[in-house]
Amino acid sequence: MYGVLYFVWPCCSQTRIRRQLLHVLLLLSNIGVERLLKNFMVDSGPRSMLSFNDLQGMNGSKRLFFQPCDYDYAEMADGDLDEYLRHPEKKRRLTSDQVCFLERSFDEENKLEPDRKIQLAKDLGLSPRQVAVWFQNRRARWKTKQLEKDFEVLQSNFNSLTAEYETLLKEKDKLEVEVVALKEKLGMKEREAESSQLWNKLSQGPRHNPAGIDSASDEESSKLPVLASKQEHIRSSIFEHDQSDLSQDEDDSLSKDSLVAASILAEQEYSNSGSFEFSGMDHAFWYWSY
DNA sequence: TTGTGTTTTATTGCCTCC
DNA sequence: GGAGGCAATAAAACACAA
Repeated sequence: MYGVLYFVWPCCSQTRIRRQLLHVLLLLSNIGVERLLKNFMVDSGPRSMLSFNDLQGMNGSKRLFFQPCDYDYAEMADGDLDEYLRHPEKKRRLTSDQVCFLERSFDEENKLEPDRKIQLAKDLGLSPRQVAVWFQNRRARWKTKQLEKDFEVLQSNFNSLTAEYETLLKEKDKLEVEVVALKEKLGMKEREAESSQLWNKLSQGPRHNPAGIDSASDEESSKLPVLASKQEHIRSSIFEHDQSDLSQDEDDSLSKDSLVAASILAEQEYSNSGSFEFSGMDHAFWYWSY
């Protein structure tokens, strides 16, 4: 019979099935629980063939479940097994006192040395196996809690970094807009400075005499023929306009308008050619006085 | 009372260390 | 190879809403 147990027992993963198997074997072998237990060492750890709780469950009494495990298997009797089968073992929770005691012990040291395990088991009226299991599960719970805490810390760091990043991004956009505006402003000032510088040079000569422009630099002078040609074109336009049938008032008005328009056109075209800019009024004055 | 989700106790299999 | 730890899991006990 023992040979059968040795081979079959490891195949039965559930305690209940094991007990039923045990019961069947007991009936078949016609021996008592006491003898069976004496022949089969028990509670030798997680890999034992029969755990201490199997025995206590077989006893079926609540009192024994929380009693110190004195390994007095002689208490077991055939009647106990029948009693168990009528009222199957129920998993019982530790009392609050036991849990408090274990918690305090766990706070001191979360690992369990063999001596301490035995002592705790004696103090609490539990089996060493139960104490070991409790510590094992308690360590697992502690680890889970620790992971949750770590996760919260990481999440909080992540959130603050994200907020900081978004703030910096907004600030960067704002600064970029500012840079563009300042660049534009700078470009306008440079153009204005160039323009006024050139105009000052030009205004040094006689205003009605384009030959005065000759005093400008060579680079500027090289652009003057283009300007002169524009002026000639405008002058001929005005001359043609004078010979039209329009009245004198209309004529004057149109001539002035044409002059202004023409000067603006000339300015635009000339500045497109890469040179200085004149204001429309300056041109008008220049041409008018001419 | 019952269904359902959570917690606790216990088991199993694998791994590491001595 | 045995002891013990750990992760995964089972299952009983418990809590709680409907």
